Amino acid sequence: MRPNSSDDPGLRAILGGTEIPTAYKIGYVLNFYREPSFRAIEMEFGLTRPEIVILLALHFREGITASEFCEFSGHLKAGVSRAVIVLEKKALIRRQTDPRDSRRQLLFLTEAGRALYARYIPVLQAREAAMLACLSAAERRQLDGLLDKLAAHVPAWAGVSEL
Amino acid sequence: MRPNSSDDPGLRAILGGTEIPTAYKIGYVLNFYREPSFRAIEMEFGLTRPEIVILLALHFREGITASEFCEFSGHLKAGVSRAVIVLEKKALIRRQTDPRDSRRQLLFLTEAGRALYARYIPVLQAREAAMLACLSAAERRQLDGLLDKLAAHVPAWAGVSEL
DNA sequence: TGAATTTGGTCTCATATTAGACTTTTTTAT
DNA sequence: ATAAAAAAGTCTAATATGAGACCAAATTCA
Repeated sequence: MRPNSSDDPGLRAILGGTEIPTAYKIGYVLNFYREPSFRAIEMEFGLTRPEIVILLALHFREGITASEFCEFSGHLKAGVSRAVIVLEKKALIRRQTDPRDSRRQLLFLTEAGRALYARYIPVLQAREAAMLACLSAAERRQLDGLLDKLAAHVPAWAGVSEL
Repeated sequence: MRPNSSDDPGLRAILGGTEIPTAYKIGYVLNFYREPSFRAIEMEFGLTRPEIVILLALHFREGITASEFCEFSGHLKAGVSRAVIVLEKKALIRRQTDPRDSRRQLLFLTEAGRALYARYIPVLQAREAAMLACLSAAERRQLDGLLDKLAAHVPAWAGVSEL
């Protein structure tokens, strides 16, 4: 039988017998991954959380608009708007009004933005590696497969307001 | 071959080719689980995020202190202190100075606290079920097993400041 | 002992985040 | 065409949060 949270007393003290075991555990692990890394980046580079995430997103999807970013990231548009204004002031991104719809502003990284990203991404990578170090290669593949499935399914329930 | 995020163009647009794929996906899924639920609970019950989480933790581990909660939850002590004060004012928890160390305050749910918890936990449960609906029973067991392993391993890296 | 350090918890001030109102542009319906 | 509705983004005022100073109780160790 595979050990799980109900076997190990130390772990049980942390994870306990919540009524949302999976969500709780995901939250627990992610918190310890994300909070310290983000705090360090905030401090060292003077960025806010949405700023960090926007740079991250632009790195693989340049030319998106603020509201597209809101949609797939779940961030609130006020926060994103502020972050975008600040990022432009800092010359880390460039805004270009969409010629086909002048309400929309397409967002692009500048060279400085790309350079800043390159300075903080290694921290996040190292911490991800540390988080996953306890899993074998096969287990990581398994985990990634499950996460892909969960991620693909998000649109089916994320917006359902009764939940 | 199992489909994954690099195959589906729609998903790729969301998850992209980040350099922290696992962490990014966990964050993506968890965001959509947690943010809307917590926002709803905040609004409906007039609780703040740390207040919600403290009630959740006390439900399976009564008698812990604020700093123990900080340790295993990763929350900051200032926020927890504030939340504890407010929760006591609202008569949702009770504080009892530890007779063996009068700096420490043991925290307990009151009946009202238990009742409030009982009103909001179903929302979180329903949303967790929706999130996991795309996985088979076997896959959920797999996921929980991997999460238990990750959670058990957290103490090994969470505090390492070089990361 | 008793001085120095550590620990649990609170407080303060500066900053970040929220909900929701508002402006402008585009789309839809008539 | 034109009025109504929707959408993108910004702004504002209230609230929440974060880093770190602070106090009091407990522990260490000379």
